Amino acid sequence: MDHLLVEWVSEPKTYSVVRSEDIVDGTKRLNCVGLIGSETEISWGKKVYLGRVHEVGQDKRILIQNADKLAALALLEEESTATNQLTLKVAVRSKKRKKQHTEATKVLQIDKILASQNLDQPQGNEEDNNENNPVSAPAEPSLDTDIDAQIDYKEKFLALKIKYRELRRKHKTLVRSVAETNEVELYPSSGVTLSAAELASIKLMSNQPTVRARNLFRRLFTLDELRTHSLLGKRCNANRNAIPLPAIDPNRCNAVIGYILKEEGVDGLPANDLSSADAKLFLKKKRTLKREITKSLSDFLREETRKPIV
DNA sequence: TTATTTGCCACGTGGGATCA
DNA sequence: TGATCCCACGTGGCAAATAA
Repeated sequence: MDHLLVEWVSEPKTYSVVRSEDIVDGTKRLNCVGLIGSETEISWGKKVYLGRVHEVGQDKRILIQNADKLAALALLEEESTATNQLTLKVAVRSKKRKKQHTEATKVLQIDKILASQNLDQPQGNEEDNNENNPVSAPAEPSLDTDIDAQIDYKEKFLALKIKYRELRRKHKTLVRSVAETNEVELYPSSGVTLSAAELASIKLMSNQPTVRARNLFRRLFTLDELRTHSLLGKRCNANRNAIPLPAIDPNRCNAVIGYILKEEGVDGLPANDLSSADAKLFLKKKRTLKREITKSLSDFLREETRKPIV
């Protein structure tokens, strides 16, 4: 199966690796290489986004590595642009300063006189505004309403700036972690792997074990596999004449279930130091959770089968 | 704001498998 | 041998997301 390295049009410099079958237009899937450089609609999760195709290949790992490199480059570019803009700003400011210096001293002198005449006048906002507009603030006194609006925008701007820095730091950490541990085995000796970042994001967006199992199924199986298989391939008792659907790949299926059980701390056998009552409790919890997961996954496969083909 | 869709889950059914 | 568990399946409810 072909994979595509795409850059999201709505979020430039953000790269992902998608499957060829995620391309919305079925006719385009046949000639993925021809899509390089062009934009195409790609279904991502429940939504459809526009993505610019950068690369096409069979080996998903290589594409993921390339995506990481592109993302890291974009980050570097962004940082250097920010630095350039900052130096440019400083240069512009120094020019402005020279031009405005004479005028500013005059205004400051007037301001001092006014302040001495009206002691009740409130002092200027001592926020971190010297970074953004060091000269114009004293040079351009405005009406109270304008000041209020300015303060409001300033607060919003600062909050967004902090948020942006926070996100950038998180992004850097993620990029680093992905570079360090690209692929992880979902469950020991299962041979089922996926990228650490994907696993982390699935964990993040699934607050329940059953939901996590469903999301892992979405990631590990193709839409076709989900539609044409049942969980265990057994015959339906309620509808005995119906031809049973084949079982979905038990290796991947068991890896998902094993992973969830492990995450919930009921993987394997109860510890030797547990009392018989506790061991029973452990096994009961494990049985219940496993039943919940298989039931949810079984339901999930049927739901996928029932969905109309787009 | 309202209607529709989607994702998830609960409940019930019928029959096979397993256990005490 | 009866009780219990397991499984596939159908149906419908609920909440959140999305579209109109």
